[in-house]
Amino acid sequence: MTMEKCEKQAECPIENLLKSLSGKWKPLIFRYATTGPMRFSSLLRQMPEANKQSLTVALREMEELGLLERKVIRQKPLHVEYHITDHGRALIPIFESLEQFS
Amino acid sequence: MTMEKCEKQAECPIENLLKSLSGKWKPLIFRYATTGPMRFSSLLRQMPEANKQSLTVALREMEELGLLERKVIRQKPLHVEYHITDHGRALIPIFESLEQFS
DNA sequence: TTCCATGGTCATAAAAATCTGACTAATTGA
DNA sequence: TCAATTAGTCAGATTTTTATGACCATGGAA
Repeated sequence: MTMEKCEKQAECPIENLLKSLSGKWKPLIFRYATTGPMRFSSLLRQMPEANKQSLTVALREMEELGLLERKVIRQKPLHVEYHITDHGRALIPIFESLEQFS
Repeated sequence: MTMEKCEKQAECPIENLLKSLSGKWKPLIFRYATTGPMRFSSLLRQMPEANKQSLTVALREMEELGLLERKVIRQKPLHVEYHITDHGRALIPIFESLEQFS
């Protein structure tokens, strides 16, 4: 299983990356992230067609990819903030190129 | 239906594009395409884990996106060639940036 | 001490993507 | 005329992704 995954990565380096970046909600989440930190609940409000589970999964995967950072804010109204990382910001010009392309 | 699609495109321009470019076989097909024209049968041979149906679907979608051009070669051994288009070639540097990114 | 908001998890269901094996259509060489 | 090659199509099965609704954990306010 692990070997297979490695072989495939070797065959086509962007295959896994493209898969990680696509998915139904990630591009939209990424867009919101570029405009500032966001809460889980505000994401749900801004994306009324999405559901908790899918957002959770998407956020986790984007965290694992190093695009987002999760911060628990232990203050006034206890909540969680997701911030774009420097690595995530490096993706912005690439996405802009993609927009130009299409 | 059509309206919904338009709204979604407006919300996130790269969402549809990323979806079109990902998929299980497209990135690999694109790689092969950059190295020269390819036949349907040779693709099947080079990608033994893929199946006809999926390759057909992927090739059609890449054709519709304007990445590939399908040419029927009415000669010696009758066959079909898929060539990368100029528009497709414009994607190469973007994919290289993506490789750098990951 | 109970209630509410926030930010989740979990099992299951529905939908979408992918695979399989059988079949077809056009051309060509024997 | 018959078989082989190439490039598919098609119906149905399997796998993966996404959605749903119920439930849980934490902290603070009343």
